[in-house]
Order: sequence, then C-alpha cells, then structure tokens
Amino acid sequence: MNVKTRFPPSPTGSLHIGSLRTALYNYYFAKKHGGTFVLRIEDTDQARSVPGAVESLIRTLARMDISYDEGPYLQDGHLVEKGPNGPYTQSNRLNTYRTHAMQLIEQQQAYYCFCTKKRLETLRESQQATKRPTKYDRKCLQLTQAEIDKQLDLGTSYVIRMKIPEGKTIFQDEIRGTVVIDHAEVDDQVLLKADGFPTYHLAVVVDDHAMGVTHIIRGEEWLSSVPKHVLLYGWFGFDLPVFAHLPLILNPDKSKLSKRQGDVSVEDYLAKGYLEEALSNYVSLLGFNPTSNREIYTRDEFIEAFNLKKINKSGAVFDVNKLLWMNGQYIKQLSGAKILARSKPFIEEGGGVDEALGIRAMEIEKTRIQLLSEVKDALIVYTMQPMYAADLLVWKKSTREDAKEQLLNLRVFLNAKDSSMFDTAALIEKGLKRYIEDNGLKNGNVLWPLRVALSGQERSAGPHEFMWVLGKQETLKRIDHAISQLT
RNA sequence: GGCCCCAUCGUCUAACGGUUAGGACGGCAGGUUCUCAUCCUGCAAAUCGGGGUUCGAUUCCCCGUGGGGUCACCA
Repeated sequence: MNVKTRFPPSPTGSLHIGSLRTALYNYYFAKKHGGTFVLRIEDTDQARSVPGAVESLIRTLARMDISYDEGPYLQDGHLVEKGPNGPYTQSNRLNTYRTHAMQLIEQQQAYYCFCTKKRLETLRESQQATKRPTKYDRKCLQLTQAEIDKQLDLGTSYVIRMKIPEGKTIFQDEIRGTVVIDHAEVDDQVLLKADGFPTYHLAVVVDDHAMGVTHIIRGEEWLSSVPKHVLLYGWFGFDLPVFAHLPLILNPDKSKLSKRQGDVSVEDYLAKGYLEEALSNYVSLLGFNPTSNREIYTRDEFIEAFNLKKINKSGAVFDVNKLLWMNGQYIKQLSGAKILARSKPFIEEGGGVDEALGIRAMEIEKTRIQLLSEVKDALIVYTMQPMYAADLLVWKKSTREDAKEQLLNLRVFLNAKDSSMFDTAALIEKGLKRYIEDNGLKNGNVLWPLRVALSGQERSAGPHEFMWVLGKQETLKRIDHAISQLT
C-alpha cells in the first residue's frame, strides 16, 4: 500500500506537546512504510490567526528534525510549497471547499442556515435549561426554496450545515477497534461558515482526499466527530482512510494537557534548555514502547518499531521529572564541545569563554548538568577566581594550619612538575595519588583543601578534574590565592 | 447530564490465557569517593470492584465504579 500521512497543526504560534507527538507518530508511520508525510496548515479560524505563526511552526518542526515530503517550507525566509497537491494552506483553498459545500446542497445532504448567532445561543441555553441535548433545531431545514432564494438575494448572512441522516455510523479505529456512534448524538454540523471559510470537518475531509491521505493519525479528542467525516466521505464518493485516534497526553491531575499547569509548547521546553532529541524521545514514549526495558531510542529505532497496533489506549501523564532525567542522559552522551556549542543561546553575547577551556569544563561538568540552561552557571567557577570563606579550605577532619601546610607543599610539588602532567585528568589524578602515597598523607587532608582552592565550593568536581580544565598556571594561581586566604 | 473512550506500582510502561506480574522515572537504603554529580547494588511500590467463560484469568465477556474526551459559524 502507498501510505500517506499528514500533520495538520493549527497555526497558533507554538507547537503543543501533544501536536509534537502526533507529528512524530505520523512521521514514523510514513517512514516505516516508505510512504509520504504531508504538512498542511489549517488556518480556517480567522479569529485565531497569528501573524508569523506558520513560519514559527515550520522552524520548530525543522528544529525537531521532523521533515515532510509535501507542504509549506521556508526558503530564504519566504514561504514556499512543495508537492503535487497544493496549496497546502487551507486559506488558499477556499474555492474548493465552497464547491464541495455546494455539491452537498445540490445533493440535499446539506442546507442553508440563516439563523443568527444570537438565536443559536438562546436555543442552546433553553436546551441546557431543560436538560435536552444541545443540537441545532433544524429551523432552516423547513425553509422553502423561495424563502431561501429570498434570503440569498437579500444578502443575508448564512452558513451551510450538514443534514445528518438517521441511523448510526460504525467505523474501525486502528487503536480502538470498532466504534459505534448513533446519529442521534450528532449535530447538524456547520460546514461552511458565514465568512466563507470551511470548518475543520469539511476542510479535513476534502483535503485529506485531495491530497491522497491514506491514514489519519490524530488525537482522541476527534473520535466523536468521526461520524461526520465518514458521512462526508460517503456523500462525496471518497474512499475512507484508515483512522487511528491517539490517547491524550495529560496533566498530572489527568486532565487534558493544558497551559495553567505548566509548559505545554515545544518552544517552552527548548527555551528551558531541553534538547530536541530528548524531548522527541520522551514524547514518543508517551503511549508507545518499542521494546520496554530501555528508554533511550534513536529516531531510526522508533521508525523501525512503530506500529499503530502497539499504541496504548489510555491517556499518559506528562512527567516533567522523567523528561529532565532523560535530558540529563542525552547531555552526558554529548561531547564537551557539542554541549558548549549547543548552549550558546543560553550564554550572553560576549560571554568571553575561552573555547578550549569551556570544552574541557563541559567534559567534566556534564554529569552534573541536566539542562543546557545550566551551562552558563556551571562555567563560572572555571572562568573566574571564585570567592569563598577561608574556613571552607579546612577539611572537617583537619585543621587550618594543616590545610595551609598541605597547600604550600602541593604548590612546590606541582610547580616542579612538567606541564605535560596536565594533559589529562587521569594523569593528574595518578600524580596526586602518588604524591599522597609517597609522603604518607591522607586523601582528605590534601584533596579537600586543593579542591576548594580550585573550585571555591563545598561541592564540586574533583581536584584533578579542575586542574585539567584550568591548566598548570591557573591552578598555581588559585593555590596561591588560597594560601593567602589562610595567612 | 447525553454519548463515546479508557482502566497494571505515585508516574511512563512490559507480560502467545500458565511469570516469584518485568523495566524505567521518582522515593528510600547502601557501595565507590576529599565533597558533589555520575556509576553500581538493594528495598518499598500495581493488575479498580463484582460476576461469569476456562483446568487456569492482568489478559476474554457482562455489570458496577472511577477517570477522561466530546457536545461551537475553534481546531
């Protein structure tokens, strides 16, 4: 089968975590089956349109390394489209929707509705008050052709509604199996709005068919509107695609993931210092597991293992804590140079970090860093002589005098050493160990004052690691500073 | 509220109808270590309840309960 999936985000300015997973799953599925993946912009709600939102969305997808075969993309800052089924932006397809809506009017499967919003609102309120289902009462379905023509001539504002027939829709969902929904529960959905724009329901059916989409993989919130879509497919004579409704991603309190309880957009997480690949990995695991007993997977592994039948049915709570852990795992496997380079956006312009020193520092600090945004602070102790209270130099099992003596001796020892000893942290560690052993000293008496002299902190990386990052000269300088503190 | 969907540790999840119900995050306790982090080891922690079907149910069916989604000229 020639598989084709699509991702239709509404351009609201940011990419929701749930949308990211939907995009990922559609992408995985298409890749897995050697099919095509389409990006389509669903901008049919003029009230919610945000300038620049499409560009921002495309950039975020690019950052997340989600590529598509058809749809709009950025070329030299300009929006262009690729693919044989364009335009891929719904606001540029208005005529198509209108034509299809008119076809349904002719087939008497849809009708004009001239009701005012005010009347609909009142209707809904009274239905709610009497605990009746809130559905359109089909007032305009009673209109004679003459009355319709008259209103049309008058230029009265109108919408076009589906005429939902009696009966029920039974459909197959790849994830949920057979689902039955009685048409008594389905409202006469507006297909074409008063402003000439289609609603989601009309646009999605028309476009998915026009673009040759074979599999619709989307969030569970759409499950109850499938009957409308199935009906439309039938009325237009289109072949039905395969449906797969994904479980929702939830807040800690189990409600649908939303703002108010934390960050929900991909951009928010990237701005906080999460890595694209970690976010992608974590989100992919919400509802799907390639093997279980491992949590880090490459893109290719996800593609290889992806299977709609293996997707969970129940919602998954978005656990920031586990995401943070995973991010730390990804950071640890990055080289110091990569970490430094990727954390540039989090370090102020002209931060003045010596590249080589910065890289060495990252090599050491990466076990202590979970977010790229933490790099800036982690760098400080390496780039500046730290300030600290002299007492900190004293090991808990020792004295101030001993600390000073140790540092004095250490200084002599290190000063005499060739700087090649500073080539690797391991070499330094070996040298220090031998020094301690040869002089019959205790680790704590020597290493604690030395480490504090170098880091100025109660908790930090080891002294040999600091020495490797700082180099011989700076090491001696900091030891001198420490000695002066104790005098 | 109607309708629809769902139900394994606190969370993410694994388990051809047959396992001491496994792994991961988090928690707790140790180990390594001058300290911190990493790393390693161990511990606590779950099949929502009730009926069936079956030699045997986490697994299949029904009911209940609970949670969620949806009921717009938003997607």
